[in-house]
Amino acid sequence: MATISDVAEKSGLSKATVSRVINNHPYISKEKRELVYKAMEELGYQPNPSARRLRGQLTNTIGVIVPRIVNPFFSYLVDALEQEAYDHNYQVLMFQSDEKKDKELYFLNLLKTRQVDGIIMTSIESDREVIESYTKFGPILLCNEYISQSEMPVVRVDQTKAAYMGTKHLLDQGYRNIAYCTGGLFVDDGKDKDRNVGFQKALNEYEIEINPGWVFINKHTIEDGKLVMQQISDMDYRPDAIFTGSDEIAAGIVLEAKSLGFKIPEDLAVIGFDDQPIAEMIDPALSTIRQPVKEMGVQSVDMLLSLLKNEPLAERQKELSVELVIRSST
Amino acid sequence: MATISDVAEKSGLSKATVSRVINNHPYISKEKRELVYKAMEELGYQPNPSARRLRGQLTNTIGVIVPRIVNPFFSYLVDALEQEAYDHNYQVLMFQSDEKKDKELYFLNLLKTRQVDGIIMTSIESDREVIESYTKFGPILLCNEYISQSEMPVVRVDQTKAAYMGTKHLLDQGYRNIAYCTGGLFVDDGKDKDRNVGFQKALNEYEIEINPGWVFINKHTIEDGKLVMQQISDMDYRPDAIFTGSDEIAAGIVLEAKSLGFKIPEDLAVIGFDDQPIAEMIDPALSTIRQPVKEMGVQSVDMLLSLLKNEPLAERQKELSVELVIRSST
DNA sequence: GATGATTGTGAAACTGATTTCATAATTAAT
DNA sequence: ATTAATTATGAAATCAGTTTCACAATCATC
Repeated sequence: MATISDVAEKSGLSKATVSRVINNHPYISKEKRELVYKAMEELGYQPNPSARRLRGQLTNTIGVIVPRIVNPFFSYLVDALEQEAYDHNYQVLMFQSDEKKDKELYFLNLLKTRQVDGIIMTSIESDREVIESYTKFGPILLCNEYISQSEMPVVRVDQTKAAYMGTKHLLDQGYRNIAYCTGGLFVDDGKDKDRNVGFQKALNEYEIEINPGWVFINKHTIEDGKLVMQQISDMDYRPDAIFTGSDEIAAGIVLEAKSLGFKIPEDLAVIGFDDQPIAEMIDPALSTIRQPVKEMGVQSVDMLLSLLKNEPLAERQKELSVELVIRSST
Repeated sequence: MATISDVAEKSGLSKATVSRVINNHPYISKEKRELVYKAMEELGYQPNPSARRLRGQLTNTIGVIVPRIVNPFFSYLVDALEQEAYDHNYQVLMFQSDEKKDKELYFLNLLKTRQVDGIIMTSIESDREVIESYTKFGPILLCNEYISQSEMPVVRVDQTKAAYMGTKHLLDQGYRNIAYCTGGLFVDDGKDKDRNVGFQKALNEYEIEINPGWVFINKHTIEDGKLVMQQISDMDYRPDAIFTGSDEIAAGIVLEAKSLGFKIPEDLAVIGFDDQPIAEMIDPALSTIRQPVKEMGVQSVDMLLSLLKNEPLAERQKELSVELVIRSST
């Protein structure tokens, strides 16, 4: 590969001048500029990012942490992030935390050594203080997941409202015995906590108490959903509707319900979350709460890039709105 | 961040010695070694990858090109690749080619500037010569997709056999009017070509001719599958079975067939490819050809790492075997 | 005891860029 | 016409590592 010295030699100029041309510095005569461009062209020159990085420049690489890429919600999110990054000439270093603290920390460390310019976290495992302590090495943006009370920049949806909308919809449809199934722990911080609030708020309006036996926590996969349905099936007193934390769980519930002989939504109404492709694929199609995944990705990258350029932000905590999608499962 | 000079100073030794300790060079006394470790520990020192990279060392980063991460086959593949990479202390720079040549080339260029040590390509857009020309900058491994007649290292499945198995299964079940639906072009190179061969081979054994009107090319998504089914529905003379290039297309066909009032497999038998989660989710569940995705990811990373270390390879072209999974759609 | 090989260490060069500092050549202002 | 400001360029320092080269010190061999 040609180096900046080669370009300097070929153009009969110094490395300094070449560097200035590359970086669009002022005070360079038009002729020399042309000379440099010509030499770069002929040599097929490309600046070495490692050398730039070393000199303290940015690397055009952002890190993205996801819990697991096989989860469609996250693969769609990463898709949006990668595309928006590419459009701004950035590359994406993708990393799966697998919901483990040590993996997450390993990746955050890349910020220290300037392997990435900034990081977008779509999930959070470590404690708030730990994550905030890394912000001194570079910008960290929370996307989708977030930490209550934190000042960190974040792009998220209004989960309280989302959960409220979903639950309200079930209540409006006449369901009164509503179960609740969440990905986190019921007392969790951030996203899940906000959802809980929305869920409870809707119930309060109808003066309904939560039935603790109908609360399922830490559920994520289709398989989890099937297990939930089995538990419900075994109950003496069953709910007539269930609010779930993702379309995958909802799908698992629907699938298992069918094979157990329950009718959806007559015996059990099910509402999903996310609006993934799967929601339309199963029968009956899932009512769900659509998350603006594409927009979340775009906004996240844009905000991170602004942070990198030290541009003033209109708002450090951006909230996107969700949409209730009514299909046949409720 | 502490630098190697800080460690040198703290330990009272030279940078050279510290570097030797870090890189496990021979001929260093035990005492000095201890001194260095102690200093590194106290300073929380971590070597700067950019500086190492610049000096011509490896970066512990591999690039992965996928056409589109939202395609479950590829998100499962990336999942496997990322995990195996992590286990060997490597990071993954993920990139979507979006099936576009220019994007692919953009990414291959990272090899030139040593941004990545090597690249795993799970899809191929450019011509063979172009891709091979990049191998002089670092190892490129083909995974899943491959180029006929090329010497490039590859991890793949025997697509000819896979397609043969699938088609044979349809024939054995008594179907004789078999349509064919592929992701590539029917005359394509590599993977798709091999599948065509297997498909034709099975037909030949039963002395059946291909019906050109029943060949669908360049189909990828669920949506594509639905469109294919609509076309079939409009035909005067319809096939009684269809071999597809992916479970997604197969799912689209099944979904649309149901809403058009066709019975699967009575009116039309459908066999998928990949064995993605979706195959078990739809009703009727898809018969399909299972690809060993996890193993492909593991083997690919292992082989690339061997190439990076210049280790001799048992085989540069590794072939994994597939498995016929019979469910209800055939 | 001289010679050669092995072991152990540091100074300095090197990787490929950017930036500081110095300086020359114009242009503008007094 | 002299001084000051602006424009334009290059030499050398710098970033944080690794590697080469030189040189001791220790050990083994004849």
